[in-house]
Amino acid sequence: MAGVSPATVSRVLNGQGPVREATRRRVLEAVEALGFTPNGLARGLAKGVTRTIGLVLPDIANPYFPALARGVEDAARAAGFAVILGNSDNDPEQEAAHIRVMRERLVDGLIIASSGQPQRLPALVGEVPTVLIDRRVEGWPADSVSTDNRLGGRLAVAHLLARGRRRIAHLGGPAGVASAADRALGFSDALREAGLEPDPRLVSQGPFDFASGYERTRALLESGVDFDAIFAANDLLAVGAVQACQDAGLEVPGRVAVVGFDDILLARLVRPRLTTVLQPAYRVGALAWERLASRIAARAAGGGAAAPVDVQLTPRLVVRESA
Amino acid sequence: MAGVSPATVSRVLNGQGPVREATRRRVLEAVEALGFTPNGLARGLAKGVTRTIGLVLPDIANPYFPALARGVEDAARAAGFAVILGNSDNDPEQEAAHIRVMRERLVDGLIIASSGQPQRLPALVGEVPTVLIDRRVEGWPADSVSTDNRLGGRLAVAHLLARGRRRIAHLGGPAGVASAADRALGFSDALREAGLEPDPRLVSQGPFDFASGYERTRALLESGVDFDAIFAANDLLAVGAVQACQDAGLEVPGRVAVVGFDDILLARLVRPRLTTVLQPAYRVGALAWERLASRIAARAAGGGAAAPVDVQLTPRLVVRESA
DNA sequence: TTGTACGCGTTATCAC
DNA sequence: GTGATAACGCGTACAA
Repeated sequence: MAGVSPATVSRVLNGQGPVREATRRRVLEAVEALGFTPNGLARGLAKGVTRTIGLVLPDIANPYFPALARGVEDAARAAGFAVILGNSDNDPEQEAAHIRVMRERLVDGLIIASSGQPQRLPALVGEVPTVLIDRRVEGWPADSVSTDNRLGGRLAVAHLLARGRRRIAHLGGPAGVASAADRALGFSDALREAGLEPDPRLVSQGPFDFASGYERTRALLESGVDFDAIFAANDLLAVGAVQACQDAGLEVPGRVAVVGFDDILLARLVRPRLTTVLQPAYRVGALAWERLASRIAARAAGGGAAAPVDVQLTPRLVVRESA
Repeated sequence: MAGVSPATVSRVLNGQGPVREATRRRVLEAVEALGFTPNGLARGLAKGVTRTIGLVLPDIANPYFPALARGVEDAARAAGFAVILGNSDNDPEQEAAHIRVMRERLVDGLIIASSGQPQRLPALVGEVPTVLIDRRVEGWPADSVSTDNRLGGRLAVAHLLARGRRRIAHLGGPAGVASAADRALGFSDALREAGLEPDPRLVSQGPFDFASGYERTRALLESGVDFDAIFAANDLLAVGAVQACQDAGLEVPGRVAVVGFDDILLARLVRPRLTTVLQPAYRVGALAWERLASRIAARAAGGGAAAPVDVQLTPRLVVRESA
């Protein structure tokens, strides 16, 4: 329609190479008139770049992740990248399946909030630039961004100890999840620093949800083992714990104090308001994109593999009413 | 490596055409040994199909949408489709930008929880099979799945009326959002059925978030206009309203009763527990995929445009403590 | 049953 | 400043 070759159209649309202003305008008019849109697949095939990344999360329905997802989506979009979303349910098989699917679509990069066996990840990911969230894999040069979960656990338990609590229970996350394990370590750290020994009967592992928090607290109550505080590995568990205590007639925080982790919206809205450890989810997402973007850029520039960067955010204790 | 032509590899991988069992095995072994993965872009270019869909939502961080997103992701993945996610913030420009980006990537279909001017959508979407969530566009043969928002609003207000409330306020959603408008209609319906006239001073519009609910309720309180109940267009608004009432020393539900909309997790966890209208978010997502899948299949089969299907889910009132 | 050759819609490298 | 033309990696008639 503009009376030019495909090559010229390409040059106009990409702003590459010299094009006479007059032809340039003719082409743009034709593009407009035809509503022409370049075929991204063909472009990707020719350039080896898709401007698309993959984001795999345990579960977007878990209140911690939507903010994180927005963080990466906002930042990625600003840079002209689209994001493919996958939920793994903390299942290594699903995680692997998502990664495969994304690689087939030739994503330029991957952001993974991993769960299971990290040893499998390097092979799955291959040469694709990758940023890990809440997990590092020793000996694998991938970037990571995470909050210092161990410190967060220490903060939470130290607060409880400072309030005079001595028999502190821990509602842990799922077995094999790194962030959960680190929070449990922080729990033990704080106790030992105070000269106390963790009581294994007061520690449990399980899914990161409300029902699990409720059930495990009830079980604790029924076990008869004495405790005067609970550190839950996330806010959902904490809210479940509060509920279970209240239903059993135990006042919170009077009889048992509760501290959560994450500081999701919910923490501010329940009564008593939840004391918790703030993790800046949106920022984690945005920073993960930032790391990934620089990896992608380096790769495009043919740069060799730079040393991995571990961004570690500092958690902050938010004292409200539950402890 | 298997000593065969590319064509044969293709036949093996796609299960098309005849292949001798022996060659078939040789090929599969080579594929395994090399870790070969077909290039999805090239495949898409050749077949005109990407097995990828786009999902555009107002805001994944709004608690109603994560469950919906999981509904579509789970269902789509089961069918071998990946999903690209986009947040529009109820901004027509962002929405349009997402749709363009997705079309460039040749998505096979689109699921859109739209906000603004629906008139623009047909042009933006073009020939791409599309399912609308919570909105129909007259004269545009696109499928839609939604809950009956008007009925939901009626249910909520009828409950308030049955409890003896007469001066009912309405915290509406953003102007121009169809679901919000329908809930407001339901509000008026119920009032008129009871022989009451809505008081414009008790009705407002605004964003679907906690802060807005809190602020607008406070403004209501300060205006001095009397009211004994609030119907909020979503749960976040409702929780904000409850908070504002409590902070002003008004007991909920004694002095003012509050009903929300959506039944997000939060509704069950605040005190008093929120009475609300349940909208099955996960199912909406799954059904939206189902509609889209059949459109995509019909298109692949070369079928003409069938009449649009509007799936309408029935909302249900969940009575808890706030009303 | 298998291989050859073309087309899918771009970009990049050359000529001109 | 512009146009041929060869990749990019697949699917698929068609020939063998």
